[in-house]
Amino acid sequence: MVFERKTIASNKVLEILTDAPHALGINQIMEQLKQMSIEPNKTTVYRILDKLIHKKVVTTVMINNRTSYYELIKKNHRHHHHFFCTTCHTLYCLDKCHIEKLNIDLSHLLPNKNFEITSHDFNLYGICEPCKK
Amino acid sequence: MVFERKTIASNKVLEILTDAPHALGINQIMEQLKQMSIEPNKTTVYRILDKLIHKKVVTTVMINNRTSYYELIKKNHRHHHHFFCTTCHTLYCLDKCHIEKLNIDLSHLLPNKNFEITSHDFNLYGICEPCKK
DNA sequence: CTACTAATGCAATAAAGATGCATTAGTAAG
DNA sequence: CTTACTAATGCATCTTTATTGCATTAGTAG
Repeated sequence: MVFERKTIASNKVLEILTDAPHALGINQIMEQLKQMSIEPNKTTVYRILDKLIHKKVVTTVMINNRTSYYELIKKNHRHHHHFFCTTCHTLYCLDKCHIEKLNIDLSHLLPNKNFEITSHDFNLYGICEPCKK
Repeated sequence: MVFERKTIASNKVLEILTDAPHALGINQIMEQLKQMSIEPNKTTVYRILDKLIHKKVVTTVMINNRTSYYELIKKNHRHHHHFFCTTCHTLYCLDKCHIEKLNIDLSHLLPNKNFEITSHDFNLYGICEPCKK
């Protein structure tokens, strides 16, 4: 159980993230809630997201515009990267981490061998198909 | 001319960035200024940096911790990526963009061919050599 | 139904950064 | 050297994203 008590807000936030075709920012989540006629406080939504993150149900992606995007960790979830549309601010998930896919050794990029890599991120920026029209 | 008038603050900020072995955050710049017994307002430093950015003397790198890092554009400046030490918050510049180096085609990662990539960023996170000791 | 306490709302706070405006201070012209 | 022009600065305020404290509301087990 992620939540100890069932509430409309937490149910809906999880539902929104489950149905989302891509990662969502807080404002996009708030907007979808509003469309469902649920208007919880933003703090509440942040706390719901925190809980989901700690329970490893959701991950965050931070993007150049200084905002976090939230994404459900699906079954067989793979590490992957994102495409951020600078026009509509949609954060598309890309297929699979190309670093792993191409089996790229990152260590040779480092200043020296004593640097320890714990994670990496990679973002593409540009204009998505819907915005190009 | 980057600045229309010579002032101690702008001279020193440029000097600090010129001498820096890696990209610097605003607080690191403020600290170095303080050590030189110059204590301009943070707003002033932001404005100096803005000017340097617009004149393409400096670039910014945004990193997961929500702060910008500033880096001088050197002669023969090449697009490259960074290693962020999560312990000391130093942002090391890496050699050359491995995407270009390895001639990786990013377009096959996209949802479809109508997405247009304008830029990308790539960051490594971990612990640097000095912090490992 | 009651009691316990998780979940919520609201106000306040934090940090990075931007903006408006009055003041200070380079610098070119006389 | 003065003067005038205006860039640069300092300070206060605002913005955005997110967090925290605290009082209130509301699930849920017994």
